[in-house]
Amino acid sequence: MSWTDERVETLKRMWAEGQSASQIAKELGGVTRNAVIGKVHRLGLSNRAEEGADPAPEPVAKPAVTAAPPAPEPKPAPEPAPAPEPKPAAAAAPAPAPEPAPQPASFNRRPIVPAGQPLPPQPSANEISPEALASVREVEKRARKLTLMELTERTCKWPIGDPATDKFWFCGLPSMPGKPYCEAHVGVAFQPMSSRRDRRR
DNA sequence: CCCTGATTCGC
DNA sequence: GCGAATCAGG
Repeated sequence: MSWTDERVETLKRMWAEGQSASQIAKELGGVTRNAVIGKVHRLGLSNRAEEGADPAPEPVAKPAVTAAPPAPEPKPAPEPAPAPEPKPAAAAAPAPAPEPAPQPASFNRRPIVPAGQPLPPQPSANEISPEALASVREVEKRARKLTLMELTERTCKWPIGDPATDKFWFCGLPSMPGKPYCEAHVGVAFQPMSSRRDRRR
């Protein structure tokens, strides 16, 4: 594989989006993350600082001519906040329901989270093999309790707890190859269509 | 162990 | 210019 304009373009775009070198490498295919990193450097876009500013890096001492150096260190807040969740691909992920966030000024905030099952897929009410449920309850006690940012392609992404509280994390146990969940959670996440012969409304 | 980017250096 | 090997870190 060679760095065609198109591939370089993809590289630039993804790098700008904050994607990791390995993710970019996978996307492009035929290259390793090392190749991507090497290219990134050769292209001179290794530092993610937005352009526009080229001023003094940090050389030598501060002139500080007159007197009273006003703002010591501005430190504007860089970080363009690159969406950490790039691939929405994930099959039928439970979608942790990010958060409504509305609720402008309705008196005291009380029942924001309706305690229903719009949040995690808590298998409770459904008809799932008892063994599977038991397995899940057991496994969740050993969950690694990872945060969203700590998830990788090989960690179980099953959400546990209430997103509206601090008691929320992701399973994080080793996921089944090619699946977003660990064995126990795959068991309750992927059900045959047949068994879902639902209650006709 | 998993992962990240940075650097080196023979090709 | 390229990227594997290596380094330094989380």
